Amino acid sequence: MPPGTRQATTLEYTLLGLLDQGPQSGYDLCRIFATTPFALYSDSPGAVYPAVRRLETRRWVEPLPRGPVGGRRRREVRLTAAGRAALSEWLAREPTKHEVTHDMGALYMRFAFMSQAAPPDVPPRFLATVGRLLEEHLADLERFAADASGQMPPTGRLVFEHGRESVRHTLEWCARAARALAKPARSHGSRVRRSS
Amino acid sequence: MPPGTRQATTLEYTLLGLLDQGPQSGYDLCRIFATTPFALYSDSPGAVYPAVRRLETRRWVEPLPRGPVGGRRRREVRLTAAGRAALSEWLAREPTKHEVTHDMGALYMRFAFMSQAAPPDVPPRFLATVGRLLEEHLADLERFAADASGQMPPTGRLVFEHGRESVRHTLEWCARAARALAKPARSHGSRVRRSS
DNA sequence: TATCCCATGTAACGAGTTACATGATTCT
DNA sequence: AGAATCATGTAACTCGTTACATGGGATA
Repeated sequence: MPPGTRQATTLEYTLLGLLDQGPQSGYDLCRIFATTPFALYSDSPGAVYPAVRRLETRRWVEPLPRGPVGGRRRREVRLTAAGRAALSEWLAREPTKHEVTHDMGALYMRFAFMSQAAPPDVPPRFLATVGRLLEEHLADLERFAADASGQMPPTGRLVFEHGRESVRHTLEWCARAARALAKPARSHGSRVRRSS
Repeated sequence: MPPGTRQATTLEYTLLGLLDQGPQSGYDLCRIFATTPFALYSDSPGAVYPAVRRLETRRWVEPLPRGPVGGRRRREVRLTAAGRAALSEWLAREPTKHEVTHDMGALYMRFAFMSQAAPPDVPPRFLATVGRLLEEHLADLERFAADASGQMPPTGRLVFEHGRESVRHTLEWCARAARALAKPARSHGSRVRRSS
């Protein structure tokens, strides 16, 4: 069957997340990938335009009626109710071990969209699961190190150790992020500091 | 033109690196991806076997003459001189900004193989370049934060900050790794500590 | 008017994923 | 003998990459 049965790709869900903030054109979406550090994916129109079309065949987005006024040619799309539901489902999906070990980037994407497009209990649950899975992964790495660290060449060992450290840092980040979300949101800047 | 003109993929170079440690069969290579944390890529035979074939058409590997003795059916390949040269070229290649920002995983792979398959001046040069590019990237991130951090939703900001921290950690790792390589290799363990 | 950039697409191509097929060998 | 696993491969499919094509609006 043409697209619709198959699982959507991370790129498609990411586009949903971006479109959740308002209607956008294919070009807009390309620009976002090209000009922000969230450029997890390519800015190539050859990837983005077809992905938007797939979202249309899924009925997750629909073209915005073309404004009658002149100006540059634009073709904007917006989320449908089904699209919003698909986004919610993606955001609330339980992270798997495979994602934690092989596709952390997609998880960061998901998390980044959560505070806008998911109920407030989703991000903490997400962080708890990721934290648990990262601890498992860390244990696996320790086990591996115990009986293979000896045979690793120097640079190989350095890479391995950095990987392990990165997992530890991410684990700490999970805890910190959970605390930050628990606190009532506070606007940034030094406004809070009062009387010295 | 069939494979040979085109740039080899990271998977192909990674296989070269693994084969540099001795002849291996396709199955062996699959097992390595499946059982070690260097499983940057999939353990799927559908990826590995065709990649090995491509390496053969490039004349970078060649099949090992089949041992006449019984035992399990195996088809091992080993590096050719051209393969070793291609591996060296890959390892000595100057890292690009795009690799640093979008494909750090491939760079880790390269570095991991360096102490075995490249002259000793290559790893430090690599670390220096990566360090420089990471600093550039960090500056880009700071610039981005300066004028966009305000609009980011809470979880988006947390992801961004974690990304920035990761870059800082990797930067520190580059410095530490360079120092570690500069020191004469020392076997691990607490053997060095003397009389407190 | 000429030129550059905005904006949307398409076509060819290759790699990786998933799933399946097939035997031979070792283990129980 | 039967089961599990070793070991090699192939076929279908889809996505992303690269490169190209087009053409209207802005800018000089």
